[in-house]
Amino acid sequence: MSSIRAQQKEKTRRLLIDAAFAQLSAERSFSNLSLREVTKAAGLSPNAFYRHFSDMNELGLILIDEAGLMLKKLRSQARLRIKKGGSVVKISVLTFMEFIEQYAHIFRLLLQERSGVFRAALSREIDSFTKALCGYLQQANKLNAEVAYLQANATIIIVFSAAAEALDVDQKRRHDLTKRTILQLQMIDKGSLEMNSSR
Amino acid sequence: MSSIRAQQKEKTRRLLIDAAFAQLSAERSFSNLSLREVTKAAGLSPNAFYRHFSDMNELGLILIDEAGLMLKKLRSQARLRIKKGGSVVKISVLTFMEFIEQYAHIFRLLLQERSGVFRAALSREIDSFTKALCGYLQQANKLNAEVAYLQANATIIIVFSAAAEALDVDQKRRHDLTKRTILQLQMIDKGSLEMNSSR
DNA sequence: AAACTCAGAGTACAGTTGTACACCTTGATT
DNA sequence: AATCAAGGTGTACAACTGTACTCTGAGTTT
Repeated sequence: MSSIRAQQKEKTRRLLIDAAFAQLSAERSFSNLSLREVTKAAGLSPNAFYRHFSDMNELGLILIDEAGLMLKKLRSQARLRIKKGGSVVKISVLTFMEFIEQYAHIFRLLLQERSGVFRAALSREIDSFTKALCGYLQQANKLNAEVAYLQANATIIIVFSAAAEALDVDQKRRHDLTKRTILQLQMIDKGSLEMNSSR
Repeated sequence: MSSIRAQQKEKTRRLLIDAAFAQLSAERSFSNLSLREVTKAAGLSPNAFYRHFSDMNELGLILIDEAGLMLKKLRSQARLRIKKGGSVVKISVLTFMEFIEQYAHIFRLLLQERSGVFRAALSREIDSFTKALCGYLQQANKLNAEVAYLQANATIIIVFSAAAEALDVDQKRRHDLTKRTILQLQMIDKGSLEMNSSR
């Protein structure tokens, strides 16, 4: 059962979370947001904040969770598209770039503030993406574990780096960036195959 | 001529710059430093700050300049070592890693705070490194311009990414990271050669 | 219907911030 | 030797911060 009260509470909780995300921009990362600004943007009194989070740190952790969830969705969506056939690299990069446009605030959170918990969170996400890709590469390309890991990690780093660059850039530039990234991943793929066969 | 006054002024100016750098840590990036904290760390009164910089923004720009200068030194030192022979990739990565240990604060400034001017500064540095490497690759490996650019850019991104990761990590982990990075660059190099020959 | 719970607002306060002003001290200039 | 210039300090203040306290209105439980 979900009482009217619980619904209301969830609603203003979302208001706060969304307000926090919305405040992120090219110039503004999470750590220079104040509790008061967030509540103001959400149209609430500063004290209302405490009914939902104990402090900004806790809100930060929740935003990180939310970001993690979205990235999971991103991955499953890419997997789905790949199953329908086509270049794995192209599909992955395109899916990633679409997500960046759609959920810019999530990437801002993870890519713009690289200290404390946010840095750790990004590191975890990169690890997670790396492991998934690593497994795939071992299976699909018959790579040995070490080479697969090297390729997977380099690939993910290039992609996240492109993501950071794509955040505040016009469409043309973003398109070029996408093309470049695809070529770079293909380059790494070639190198990986060769390195694998010479072992 | 350098009067006693000018010397003194330069001395406390350095005091402020060094204090600012010193405050940077894994948890603390430039944008959450306050003017008062910096002057306090330098052992000065808050107002003394204004005799040297108009505000924290200006100090930030000066730190960025300083960082740029150090990276120039890093590059020329790498070039010097490379002339003495040996694997270009290994020498470059090792030189980079040594610099990170020695001038951690510079990398913190550029790699930890990725919004506003700092983001732009990092982007400039990556561009600059990319161009230099790109030129070298065209000449040394007879690559065509586009392939050289792709390789150079991917290489620099991997290296800077490793730098960010190396910042707060124990020696063993850093050693592993160095090894991994070298292998990844070699992988990219193989891929680049192949991509180049198939055009 | 009465009693209770609790999300939110209003007021209040102490700590920190950037910065303006008046001052002092000391090196530089005349 | 007298005057000036300028780097540094102390005081002061308004703006903003997080957060404690009290109160209220409306949903919930009895």
